[in-house]
Amino acid sequence: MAKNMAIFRTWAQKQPSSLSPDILLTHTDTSMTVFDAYPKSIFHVLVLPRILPPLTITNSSDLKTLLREDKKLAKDCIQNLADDAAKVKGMIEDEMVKRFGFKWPIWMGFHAVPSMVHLHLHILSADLCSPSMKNKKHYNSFHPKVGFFLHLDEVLSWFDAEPSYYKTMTKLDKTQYEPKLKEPLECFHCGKELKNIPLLKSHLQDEWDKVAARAKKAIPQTKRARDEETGEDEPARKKQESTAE
DNA sequence: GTTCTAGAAC
DNA sequence: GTTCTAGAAC
Repeated sequence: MAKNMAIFRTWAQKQPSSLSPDILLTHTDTSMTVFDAYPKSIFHVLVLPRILPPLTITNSSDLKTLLREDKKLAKDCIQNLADDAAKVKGMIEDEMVKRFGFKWPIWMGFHAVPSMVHLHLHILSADLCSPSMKNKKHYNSFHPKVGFFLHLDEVLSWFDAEPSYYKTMTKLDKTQYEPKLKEPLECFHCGKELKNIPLLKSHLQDEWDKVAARAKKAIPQTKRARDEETGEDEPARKKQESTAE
């Protein structure tokens, strides 16, 4: 095996207390939330269902397998993930305020065709600004409109839809989704097409700077105002630019 | 999932 | 000539 493609499965079988705090953010009876080793946004974590009955290594291998195994089991599993994800989202929002002085949107969803085995729900901040965001596949796999990223709410809605619709959506056929990863690079903020990854990354950084500027202007919090007066805010922003590729 | 790198793109 | 992409990984 080239790398450890089953590392999430290994973790999901362990006692949460046995995982290092560098890896584990939090856990519940049914899930573990870990830091993505190659975050594609400023905040990026994964919620893994723990492998405890009725879940098995096999039936929680990926979204497609889970959804096609048993509808009730799948719904319970995804709903548990959603409940835990809501708490994690709150933790990230607290951290956003602590570190940046404002909140911005957070996306939650699954890759239609995952590369790593064991079901994992992505929770990431809506910026896609990160040194680990390096190629077209990375970007399109998280772009909220491309269709490869399946939003959690949408997946949950399949359970309440017509059985024929459930059947169609849960096919999750590789040949239908993989071409989406090769689509042109389009900014998720404004729709502008960028010719290559370096230009996209630079544009995303500009868009992010605008998001931050708008937020700070709209919500002039006491601490923020004080930081700006003392120039606390500038060095942090400069440092971030220099570490981005 | 990443790393490496040949050769395409500019 | 340099930047950038995209396929192989023994």
